[in-house]
Amino acid sequence: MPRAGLSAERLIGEAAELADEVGFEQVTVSALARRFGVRVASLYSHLDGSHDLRTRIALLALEELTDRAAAELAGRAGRDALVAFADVYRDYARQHPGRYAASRYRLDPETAAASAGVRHARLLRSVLRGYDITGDEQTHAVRLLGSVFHGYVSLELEGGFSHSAPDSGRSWARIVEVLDALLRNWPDAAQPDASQQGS
Amino acid sequence: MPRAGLSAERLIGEAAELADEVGFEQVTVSALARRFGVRVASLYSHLDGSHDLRTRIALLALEELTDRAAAELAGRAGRDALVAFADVYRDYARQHPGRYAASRYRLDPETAAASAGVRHARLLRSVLRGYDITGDEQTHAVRLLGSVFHGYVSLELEGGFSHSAPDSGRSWARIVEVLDALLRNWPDAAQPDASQQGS
DNA sequence: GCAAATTGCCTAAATGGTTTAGGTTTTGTA
DNA sequence: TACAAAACCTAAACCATTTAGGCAATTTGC
Repeated sequence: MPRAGLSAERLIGEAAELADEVGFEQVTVSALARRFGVRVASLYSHLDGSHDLRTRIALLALEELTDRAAAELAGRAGRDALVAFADVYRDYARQHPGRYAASRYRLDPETAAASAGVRHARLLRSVLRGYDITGDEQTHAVRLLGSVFHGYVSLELEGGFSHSAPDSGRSWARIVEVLDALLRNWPDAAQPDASQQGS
Repeated sequence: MPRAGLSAERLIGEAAELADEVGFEQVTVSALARRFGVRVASLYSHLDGSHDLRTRIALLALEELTDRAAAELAGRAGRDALVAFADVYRDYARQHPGRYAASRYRLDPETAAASAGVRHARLLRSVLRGYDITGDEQTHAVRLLGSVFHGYVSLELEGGFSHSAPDSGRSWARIVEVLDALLRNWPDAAQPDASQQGS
């Protein structure tokens, strides 16, 4: 009988496709074997089980996403960089919902530390170099941006904003614009309670 | 043999506990049956299967969360309301991670429309009444807040901010503060930069 | 070109979750 | 007391996961 020509590479590539088609949670060693017309057990020489499969899809996704971000960020700063980073993020999630979900798969600390995730985080921090925010405040800002991007995209993918006006893309663009204004005009940490107006 | 005294109510209550203890994804009809010392099939007269089980936990969580938010929001406006809403959200997620995950379980549209989720959304919108933002801009702001809250909390639960300074609670408080400033000083929709026209 | 070693894919089987079809026991109530 | 409904059961089918061990296709060393 002819062989299917499996390899870890091909397996993960197809698994990522599968994730985009049917959802990351539905990616299963069985489904992948079916896709290759091969017995389930055959995959266990290439993969270390279902957790390993998911982990590898996650690593692939993180790398793809980070590469895109790095490419778009080159030569941009400030608001342009912010918009580019944000759009890469959302576009990737919309084009590859399964991979995006994979990129949120919980990795054990060592794996995470060796993944493209840290490069991605560094890229986000580098976007903030275009604004005048430093120290702990910069960390707060990074966490804010990460939360907005991830939060918006996952709510959008879950269908949260689907059938209601205004269009989700409009809200996204406006939110990024508003965030840019916020970063340019980052409020003092001291005590902002008095009615601040100008800026 | 004595009966366990099952009912849909008790089942869902225990299932929510179970979710908080072992994680929402691990909540399974089998695990729940084990918890009650009962055969798996016995639960199928009370539940319509595993999807139904998860859906009901989700509905419970949405209701609890919304009730808390409503209680804390009573008599507050503006910044106080924003902080209260945000803290209820994060506290609930930290105290009940399984239930929180459940509250993000995807419901079919009719179920979602009949859930406490819509009440929760209305509450969030009511928080914005303390600021001078209307129309589409208000919707953008609602989406921004929802994204930040959900995004931050889920990144935090995934361990994203765990072992690094500054403390996650500090970032949270600061972010809410910054959002309040942003809402009080919501930038104009017209381009502050030149060179672009609205969509 | 051939034998040996390796690798790729296989069958078989155990474990455990899901779900349905039906049976029996308990319990509340007429 | 008797009966109907509810609560819980056994049995069995289906599917995903995982391991153990086997044979065949390919690659390698000569």
